[in-house]
Amino acid sequence: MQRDHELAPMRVRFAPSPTGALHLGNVRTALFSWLAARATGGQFILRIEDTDQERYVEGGDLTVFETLRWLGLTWDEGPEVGGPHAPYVQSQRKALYQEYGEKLVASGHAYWCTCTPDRLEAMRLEQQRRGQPTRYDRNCLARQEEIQAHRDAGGSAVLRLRMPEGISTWDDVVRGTIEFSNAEIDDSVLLKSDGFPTYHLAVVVDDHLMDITHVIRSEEWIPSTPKHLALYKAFGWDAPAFAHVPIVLGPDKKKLSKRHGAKRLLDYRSDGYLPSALINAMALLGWSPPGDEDVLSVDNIVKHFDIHDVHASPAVFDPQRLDSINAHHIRLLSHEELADILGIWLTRDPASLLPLVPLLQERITTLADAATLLEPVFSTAVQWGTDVAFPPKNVTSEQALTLLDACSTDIAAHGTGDPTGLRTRLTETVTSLGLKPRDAFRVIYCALFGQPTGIPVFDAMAVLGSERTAARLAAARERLVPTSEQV
RNA sequence: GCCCGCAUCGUCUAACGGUUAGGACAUCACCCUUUCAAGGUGGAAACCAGGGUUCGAUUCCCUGUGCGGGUACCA
Repeated sequence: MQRDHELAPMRVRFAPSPTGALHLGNVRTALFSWLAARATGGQFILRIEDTDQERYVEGGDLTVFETLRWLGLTWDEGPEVGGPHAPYVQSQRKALYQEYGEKLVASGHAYWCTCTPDRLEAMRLEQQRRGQPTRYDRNCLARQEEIQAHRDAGGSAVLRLRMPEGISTWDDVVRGTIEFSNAEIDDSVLLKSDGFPTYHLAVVVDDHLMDITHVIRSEEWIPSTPKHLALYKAFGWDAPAFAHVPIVLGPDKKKLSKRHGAKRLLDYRSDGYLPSALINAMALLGWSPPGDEDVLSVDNIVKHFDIHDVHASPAVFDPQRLDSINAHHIRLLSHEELADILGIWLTRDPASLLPLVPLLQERITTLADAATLLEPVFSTAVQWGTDVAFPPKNVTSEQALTLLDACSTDIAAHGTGDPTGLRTRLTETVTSLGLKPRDAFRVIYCALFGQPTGIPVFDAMAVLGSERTAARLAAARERLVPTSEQV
């Protein structure tokens, strides 16, 4: 859909917990947030939600940074870049949450609880048995003075939200009106016994303090949104808009996750995918551009993106679609750009790669394919494939010999600098032999590459030079007329 | 168990009550072609079911079904 009006700048955030590598599911949500910010001229904020000490992963935040930066999803405020609301790491804001927790206690919107995990579990089991929703029974609500004494004496407790009665409702940006009966909603823990906040408290406090206008997050957060709404109200704050974007599914139709073997996003980099292709492919999961063209530059996506157009149903990620998009993005590159990228990829001088780029560009779907295609050219000796027929089908040994010799003779006379001329002259030989070009040229491919396919072979000869080409032709001849048979 | 969300070709999607239901990926055929690709042309392929509302439902409402998500001192 084409935007028919300019949207007000959105301040959005991506707030991962640094508990491991980001995968396509996480990053697609980050992408939608980033796009919403860029499309409206707003800000994209990165915040690290590391309030769970038990899931601390050394360097987890650095992986997040690297992933986002590789894709070009740069943040305007956040770790390593700073900003007016620093720090952007929740573990460094611990005191803040405690302060706001106390405010809720003072206003009667939260209370302390010392129930044991065992009691809570038994309570939930019983509720389930009775067909009731599982929620805290407020057993501790009447013991606040007692618990306060316990805390004053150095004892621990958790702080719970006192979920108000009534109905929670909001107009979700991607789904329209969603409504919950608060009677179904649990009195969630806000501060854990280790003094750290839970997501629910931290996200509300930070989103408010950081002036977030649109909370763009994945749909698994829908059921806890009433808690967040209750917190905004308890604090007397205006709630931001909520956009619950659909989750990304794996081939098993389950939410993409590490335990389901979701690939780390950075693995796509090492597999030879371009950032722009990943972005293009991810953007198409839940969003579609106007018109029929779906191979788009990042700029073009930014130009057309509107979070309001994201639709609600979950999407299965299709790796083949990514392949196709990646191949298209590679073909969109100039020869120089591709030579530079391949130079880094293959650790070779881009200038030396430049003449090969036109031969590669339409033949590769990932950068890794370039290494495979170039291997026969760069290797010192021809590596014959184990199951390669030589001479190839529909060609006799005599015909193959004639061709190889014609090729050798031509190169001796003209060198390898004129691929077109060489091909033209060799075609005459092919015709005189009564062969189909398709069959006949396989002989040459095999001789040069050790396999019947590859980059255009006469161009490859030009790169290889007369000497090496002649050597390969001679070696192939040996295969047709082995010395042992001549004895 | 309880709550919530979702539902168009195999997959990603378009459609904002009236269309031969469009496109892309994948797939099949043909063309082009020095191999392989790329490119071109064409084919096969979808509105979950049942009730309403309406002159008319893929589209709006309800129910069912299916799939998914949540139900923690994880996010």
